[in-house]
Amino acid sequence: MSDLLERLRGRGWRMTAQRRVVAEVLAGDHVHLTADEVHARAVAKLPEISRATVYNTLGELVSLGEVLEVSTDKRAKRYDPNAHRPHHHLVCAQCGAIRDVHPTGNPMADLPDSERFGFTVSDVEVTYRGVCPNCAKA
Amino acid sequence: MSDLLERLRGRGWRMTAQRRVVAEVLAGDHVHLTADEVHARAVAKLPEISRATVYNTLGELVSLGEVLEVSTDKRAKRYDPNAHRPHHHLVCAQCGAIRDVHPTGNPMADLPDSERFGFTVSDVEVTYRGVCPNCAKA
DNA sequence: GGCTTGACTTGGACAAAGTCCAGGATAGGA
DNA sequence: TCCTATCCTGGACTTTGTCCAAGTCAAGCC
Repeated sequence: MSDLLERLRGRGWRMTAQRRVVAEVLAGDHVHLTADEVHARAVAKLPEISRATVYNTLGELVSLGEVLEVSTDKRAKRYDPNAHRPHHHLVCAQCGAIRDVHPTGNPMADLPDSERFGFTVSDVEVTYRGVCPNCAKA
Repeated sequence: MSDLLERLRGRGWRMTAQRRVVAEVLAGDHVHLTADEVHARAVAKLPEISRATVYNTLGELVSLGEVLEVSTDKRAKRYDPNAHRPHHHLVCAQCGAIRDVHPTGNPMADLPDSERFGFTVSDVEVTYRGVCPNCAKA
């Protein structure tokens, strides 16, 4: 965790209380929070932190590659701190719960040149959808 | 195309000018439009059509399985009329252009039971990201 | 063709998620 | 300690989408 702060400092980040709090929130559990949830948790640690700052900080973490933006089909983007180990997502269509998964195989290799239309393909995102055990019970 | 209207009538749809226009817009080019773009094109054919109706109609088409909702990481959902042939998407990270693609392999089979966490998995969505030839030039 | 009726549409208000900005605060170097 | 570029704040604004009461109209029935 403080690795993260170190890395960021190394990249010229000015270390403010607000940024530290946002980083802590993300590193806390290994979860997939929305920006608003991050804000709510950050406020618990630093009451005056503003929404704008949370959005800015998340945006910076994403563009530095420290955090992934996940857009399931829910309304809000979610932020995934597990950026350094490639993985995909399994989403419950009912409650929106998200789990990280590691499928076998390499989807990148499954897209032949003839299907690339001249694009320079750099990334694949695989989202499995289904119903989680909890929702299946109900 | 009029197949679609036929199918919908068969399912008890009341055939209104508005619904016809929305269906025509989607069937026009084979594109991936946002709700607002659909609305804009619909207005060109039927000036009084309201946003609410476009949203309603798109929602109905989706739940009837005639149209797919695609959430790339862009802000707005897009609507894909190509619902009857399974396919995935290739998205330009710069301009947002979307192409339908047909990878080889079966990503569904690549998720072992041990990685399903008790979920009943019913669907996979694969999104390739990259840069399209147009944006690569610029 | 003319009624009837329940489904459809409308426009505007509302909500959620996110962006932008001017002005004030502060981290970190000199 | 002081300076200054960077960062934060709060609020206004935008975009995307939903909801609702009231009016309209497609389709079946005569």
